[in-house]
Amino acid sequence: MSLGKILVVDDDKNICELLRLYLEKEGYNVILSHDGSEAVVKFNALNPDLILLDIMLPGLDGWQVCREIRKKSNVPIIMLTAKGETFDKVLGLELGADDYVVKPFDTKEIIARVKAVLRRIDQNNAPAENKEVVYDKLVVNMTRYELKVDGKVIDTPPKELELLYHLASNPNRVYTRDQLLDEVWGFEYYGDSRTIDVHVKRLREKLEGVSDQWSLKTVWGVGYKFEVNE
Amino acid sequence: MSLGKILVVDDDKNICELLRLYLEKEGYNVILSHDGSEAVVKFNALNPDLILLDIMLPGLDGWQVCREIRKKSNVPIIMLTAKGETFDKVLGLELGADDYVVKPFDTKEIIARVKAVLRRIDQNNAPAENKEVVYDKLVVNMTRYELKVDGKVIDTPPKELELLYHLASNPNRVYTRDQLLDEVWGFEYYGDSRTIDVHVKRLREKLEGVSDQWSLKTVWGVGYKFEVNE
DNA sequence: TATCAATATCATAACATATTCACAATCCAA
DNA sequence: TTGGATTGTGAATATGTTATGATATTGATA
Repeated sequence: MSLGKILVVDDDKNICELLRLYLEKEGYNVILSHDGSEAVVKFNALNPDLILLDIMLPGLDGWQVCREIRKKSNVPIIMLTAKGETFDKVLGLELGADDYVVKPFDTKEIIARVKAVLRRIDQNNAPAENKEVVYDKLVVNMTRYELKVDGKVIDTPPKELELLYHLASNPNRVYTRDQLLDEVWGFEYYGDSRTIDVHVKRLREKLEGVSDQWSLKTVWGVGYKFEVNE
Repeated sequence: MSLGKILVVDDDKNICELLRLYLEKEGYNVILSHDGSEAVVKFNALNPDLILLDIMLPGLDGWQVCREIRKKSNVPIIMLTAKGETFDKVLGLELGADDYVVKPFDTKEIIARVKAVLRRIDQNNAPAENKEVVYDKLVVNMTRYELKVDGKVIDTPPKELELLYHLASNPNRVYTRDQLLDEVWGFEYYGDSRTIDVHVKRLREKLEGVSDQWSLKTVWGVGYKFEVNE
């Protein structure tokens, strides 16, 4: 079993192979890339769990790759920087790097940081078990990806569930369709906002007449909200 | 109604017309320009909400236009680039382009990207956190898009609500009809200012006799105000 | 009080938005 | 790869909102 996919981006192939060797020994699945734009492509295609990213790169440089990736994802990024190279930590933090390591590094250090970052991420995701909202006769649990209505589990596709969860997490607040597309579907989603309507309809079918404490309301000319009485 | 003004800059008039056709069908207002320096002039004069910018241009090339515009504005720019043309993505990002599309493009893709970029920008216009004004027996909450009168929620169309919110946010201040049209309806709205009267009337129906602490007053010969005692 | 212009009111036309449906595209697991 | 489930799309319909013009009413002014 793999502990996770790691994308290693460095133009120095020796370093790449070295990292691959050690990371695989630790049980990670390693993908290599030697240039910036290719790295972005591979990131999109392969969806790694962590990225080790050199700054000096052909194509796009590390900062640019970082910026590109951050447009779409919060995947942890560890920057690699050569000793002597002026490393702009401020820039790094602004662009959303999670950590950085100065070359030459020893493999133990890299492994340790990789583990540390993944552990940190893991804590944010997993033990935050309480990704759940509860109202009268309604339970939306995102840990189990499960919708319970009046005690019964209702089979619900992921997008619908995510939409409901999003709305129900902020009861009474109106969301425009565009907001929902950004916040539930994701930034680079190119789609028609009528999509939202259809998902709302499908949710309503499942939730119809269950409780008078809450409902999925249309706010005409604006968007939708999960309305809760008092 | 227009969803926004888009400046299309391309020396190929067929492409321009094609883009115009599709963008206008989507409800955008389209301005065309076939050369770089003219594009800069038109940008300054017309203040578009988004720019579709070809790189190969007579006059100034796309990069130069991009740089010129970025000196003064953060308007979103989508670069158009011919396949095979070496597109310098790095340069593009540095100069501040927001996205780019490779020709020949599929019109759906362009539309999608335009929407996506505008959607990102638009987050500012979305219903904001806790926008609410409260007076005796009156609550206007723009986060919920809700009007509460004497504890009861009164179903109110968006324009009416926005008008009331606008007036009530600045109690006792008089607004002319033209000001209200600009500030609530939006700049490019060309309408009869009698429209305001009708909306005020409808609001009054909803608010009649609720409280003597406040009221929607006509200022004869001038406009309207939300008057509050003391 | 007569007059004129500003405002209020109303009905309805024009418009914008939402719902729904059927089906197409896509994704995923066997 | 195939079939079933999910997700997205476009069109028809239904619904609600907003604009407009005609007319009545009101307020300012002489």
